[in-house]
Amino acid sequence: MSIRFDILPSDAVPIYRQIVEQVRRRIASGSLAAGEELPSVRALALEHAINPMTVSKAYSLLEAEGLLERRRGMGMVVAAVRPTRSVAQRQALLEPALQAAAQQALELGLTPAQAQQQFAHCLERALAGAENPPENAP
Amino acid sequence: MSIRFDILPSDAVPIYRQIVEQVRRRIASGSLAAGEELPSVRALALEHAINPMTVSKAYSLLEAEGLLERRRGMGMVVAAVRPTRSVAQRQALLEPALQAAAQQALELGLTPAQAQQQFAHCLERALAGAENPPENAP
Amino acid sequence: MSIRFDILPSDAVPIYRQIVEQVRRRIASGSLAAGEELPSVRALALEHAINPMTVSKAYSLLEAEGLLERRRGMGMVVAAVRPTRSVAQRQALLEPALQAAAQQALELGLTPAQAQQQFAHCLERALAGAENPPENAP
Amino acid sequence: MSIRFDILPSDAVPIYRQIVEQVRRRIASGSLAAGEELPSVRALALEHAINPMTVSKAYSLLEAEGLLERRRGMGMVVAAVRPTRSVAQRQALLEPALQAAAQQALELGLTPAQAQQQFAHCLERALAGAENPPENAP
DNA sequence: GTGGTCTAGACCACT
DNA sequence: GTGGTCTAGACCACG
Repeated sequence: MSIRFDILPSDAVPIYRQIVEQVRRRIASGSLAAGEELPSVRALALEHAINPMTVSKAYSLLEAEGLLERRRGMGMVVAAVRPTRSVAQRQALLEPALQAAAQQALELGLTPAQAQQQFAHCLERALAGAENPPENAP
Repeated sequence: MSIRFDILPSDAVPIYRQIVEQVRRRIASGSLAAGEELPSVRALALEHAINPMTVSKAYSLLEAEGLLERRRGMGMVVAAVRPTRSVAQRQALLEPALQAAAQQALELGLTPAQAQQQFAHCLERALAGAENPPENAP
Repeated sequence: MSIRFDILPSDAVPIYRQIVEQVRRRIASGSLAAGEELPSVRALALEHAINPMTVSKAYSLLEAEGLLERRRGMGMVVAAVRPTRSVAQRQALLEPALQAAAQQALELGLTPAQAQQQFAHCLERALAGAENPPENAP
Repeated sequence: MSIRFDILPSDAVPIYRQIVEQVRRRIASGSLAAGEELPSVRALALEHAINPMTVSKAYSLLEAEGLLERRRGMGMVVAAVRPTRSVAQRQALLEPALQAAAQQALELGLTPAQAQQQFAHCLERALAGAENPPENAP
């Protein structure tokens, strides 16, 4: 298993975009290394019970973006030209989500301290979840 | 003026929803008090160069939700029945945004400390922006 | 009629890519100006008897590329940020086609003079065709 | 060595077709003479790091077309029955590439003179490249 | 086995 | 009216 995607079919963000963004972030973090193979369109579609075209759309966008390369007859691999990004570059990818959360926090009348404490809890839970991923047979 | 909306027409979240959610949060925080008037559909549409029907749709949803009331000849006002919510209730409204950000941070390979520090900066900037809002005629 | 697409459904190059490339070149040449509206997905699909999703795919790629912008509820327009390109930049877009042709010419044992003369004829014919486009009712 | 193939595995045109078309053109030009041997499937596959089945497919197509013949124990040789074609016949094989380039040039807003000058440069470079082919061990 | 393309049709969301 | 998303299924092309 080269990569585990978290797909939530009923999420507000479309499935193909969930895939695109997860691949983007995992390439940025180096958890997807250059040259690494991605699961085949059909395999990923089967695994998450979604349509192959939905997966294909995501892969095509990532190819157009230069993050993935098509090895004809052999699936998609992470493009070789991407160096692992610096912390600052990775933080830039996180910025929009944090800005949105910050604005919401203030509109809700929460103090920065309250928002930060809550975010710390979210990070702890996410970390715990990542270490103990939900399995079909734990 | 009763309320300043931050409208980003080309944001991923649709305009009417930006309005709905901002009103929800500001009522929850008490920054929009019961009985307070909202800008008229036409005024808000003009100010942000958006379609009046879009504003109208947002107001109608908020009315159906019981957060706003239509006062004949006076436009929409904040409904009287809504008490300001507790900190915990307001944090619940913030939770989804923070969870999404937390998951993204981990996928990017950032440490919780790095993410928290960045969030602190976002809060500072948002706070500064809220106190010195950009004006057309300062 | 804002733009006339030449779509050849049975060409080797896929339909969506014919659209993408024609839009790219016409924006580069300025024949599609910034802010100009493109035909709606449905209109273009009807006109050429192709599936709306095929057109939509082309438009989405051009949006991802930054050449088009979505005006929600109002179709696609040429993005404002693109200045008219220099001759050199437009020639760069033509280069791959010319390089392929040059290599083929040499493999065919044609002299550069023979190939250039033939290309001149092609340009003349293409120019004549562009000035007298085939009409349903000429 | 009887023939140098230019294989670009990540080109839009599939590998087997690159081989087929190059052989076709070089037979038409006489640069591949009747009776001449082609590199073995294995040798060609190794040299360009491509799949032997891909080479085999190209050779089989050329055999079905009557351009190549299978000599037992000797690999493929150019069929004897093909006379070198006239200039006009060879130009006919070049026509599609030139027409595509001509149409693109006009869509890009280039003048015929600009396109022709650029094509002349491409021919020069291609000629230089053919005379001084890149070698692994010069 | 791999991905690509296109179709037909449904449903949703936004303005 | 606009585009977006997804599905189901077909067929093709490549290795």
